[in-house]
Amino acid sequence: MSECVFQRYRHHVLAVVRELLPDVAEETLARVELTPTRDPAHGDMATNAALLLAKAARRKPADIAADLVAALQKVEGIAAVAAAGPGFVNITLQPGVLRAVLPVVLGVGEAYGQSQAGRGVRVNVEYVSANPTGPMHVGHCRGAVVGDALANLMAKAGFDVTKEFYINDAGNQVKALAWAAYWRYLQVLGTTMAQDDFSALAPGGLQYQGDYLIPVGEALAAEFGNKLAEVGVDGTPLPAPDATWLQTVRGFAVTHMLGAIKEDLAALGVHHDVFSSEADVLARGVTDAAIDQLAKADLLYNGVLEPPKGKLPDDWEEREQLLFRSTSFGDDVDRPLRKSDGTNTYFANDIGYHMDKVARGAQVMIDVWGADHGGYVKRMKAAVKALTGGAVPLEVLLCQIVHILRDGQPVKMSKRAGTFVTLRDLIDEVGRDAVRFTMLTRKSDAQMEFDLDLVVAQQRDNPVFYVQYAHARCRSVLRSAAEEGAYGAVDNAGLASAALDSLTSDAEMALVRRLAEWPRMVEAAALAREPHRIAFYLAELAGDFHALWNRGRDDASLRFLQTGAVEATRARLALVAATATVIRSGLAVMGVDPVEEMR
RNA sequence: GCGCCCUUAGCUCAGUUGGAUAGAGCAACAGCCUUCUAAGCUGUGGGUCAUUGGUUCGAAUCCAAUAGGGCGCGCCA
Repeated sequence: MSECVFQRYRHHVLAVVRELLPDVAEETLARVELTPTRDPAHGDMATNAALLLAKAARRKPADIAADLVAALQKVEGIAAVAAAGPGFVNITLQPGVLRAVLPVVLGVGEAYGQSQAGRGVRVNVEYVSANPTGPMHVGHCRGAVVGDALANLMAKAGFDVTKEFYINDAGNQVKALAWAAYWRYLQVLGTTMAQDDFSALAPGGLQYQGDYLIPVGEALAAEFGNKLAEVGVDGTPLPAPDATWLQTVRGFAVTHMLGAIKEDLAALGVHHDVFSSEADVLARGVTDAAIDQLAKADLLYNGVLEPPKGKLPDDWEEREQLLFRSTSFGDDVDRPLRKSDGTNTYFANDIGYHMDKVARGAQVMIDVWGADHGGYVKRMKAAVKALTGGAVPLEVLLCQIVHILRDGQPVKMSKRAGTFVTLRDLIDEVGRDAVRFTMLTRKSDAQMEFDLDLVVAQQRDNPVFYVQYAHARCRSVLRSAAEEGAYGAVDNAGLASAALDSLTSDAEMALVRRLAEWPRMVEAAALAREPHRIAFYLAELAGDFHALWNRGRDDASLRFLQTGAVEATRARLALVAATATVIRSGLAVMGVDPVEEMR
């Protein structure tokens, strides 16, 4: 039996419908919903069945609704049924059915809401995938949080989730990183060479001039001494031919940068299961195999592309190149797979990488990207569709830009001005939990304003605080009850057996209803790939709890702890403990730690 | 020029995949609170869901066009 009351009663509704209308197609039945009502006056739940079936049955919705009402009245646990509006059927449950959610929550704990809806389908969620050329900056933050929460959410909804990070360690960027690290190495060795002279040697000039590469230069010197350099006539270290050091330094620098990124991710509470290397995928021949497969399917050709409209690149020249027919799969133009120097484009390697994910067993791939990669979505989906025939869908979640505000004014990201640019700075300023929660308070395809003052404010309108405060209040009540020692066992196991008949007020039942919605919320959010819904659910749950708490302000008899009334108090404590449990369950999906008390 | 995303109350945003009278917080207004549970509480007002057309029993939600904002547009990743 499902722990989700909506799912249970949906089955009741379907059983009644099948009896009433035996000929209705299964796919029509699949669209029958049983949803919480928005207005409590409409009962606890409502179904659209009559509206949905009217056409198939060639009857008026109101007639079907009337039949449903008559049949549903006999179902166990239903206190009242009524047809309403254009053909809805509203159901009011016996209070005991709703209250029964409390022992369920207390019994399974934070696992409450765990669903089998995903049926163990293997989902690969790839997120962050920052270039290993430096520490993470705030631009990476939203994707990291959204991807991590989405992966947690889908795991809770019953998918078999792999969290993956793609390391772009095969392109020109990491070559430039190697040159920059090599320059720091030469400096550590005491070179007298001028930076401009070195910059002239490096392809594309000297990039990545931040201080963060100094430790890498020092580590290179500690490990290799002066073996990677040449010694000039005056004994000063000079650059050696890059063939003698580039590969070594590149691997060394990438390892260091990846270590820094992993530290940043750990500070954010993000942990990936798999780190995949672009260079490794390439070396194993996966990319070549994918390109071969495209060639055999006659999806590659040599051709010349039109120049892009709008701004023309300065160095534009017509050139024939190897193109993939992505237009056959919904893209706007065909896309190149080879650069002029004969090496693969990033796109070509990314095709290989996605095929590697498929080879490792992914049945659904979800990539979390920044908005600046929006123009890349169609071609990647086209390639995956061409190679898997649609058997393994690729979904892309784009995270729009985050604007950081202080005092309502945009914060300019500038190293020179001393305003922060790194993810670590952001975490240090407002804290990991505030960063994670706040990043989930908007749907990811909308731009977001991140107000540094608001996210740490202890006010009603800060959902981070509001939710944490609700949990702290729950814990505070339970601590007080334990200290008084007059209410028996007040842990979850002890409270699971509490008699609950005394929970009857609107505020109490509203909270019970909200707790009953949690499993449904998990499934809906996971199927929609919308982890932000969890944040909003928790804010509403916290609101219900605070409302209940506030009743006790004016009327002492409505407080949770009632000296002398052990039975009634235990019922209320069960409600409080269940609320705390669901808040923890939700925060766990978001990767936020619950607090025991506010300070 | 083309593609993708966004536009909901004065402000910041939700809206359970097409359902009933479109919601929450802030701000505004009215009242309460000298802390046994006020890092506040109760209530009120506030809307052409950017605009126009379409799809149907029903549209903020789906489709098309228009306006405004954002992101992007061979050989970067």
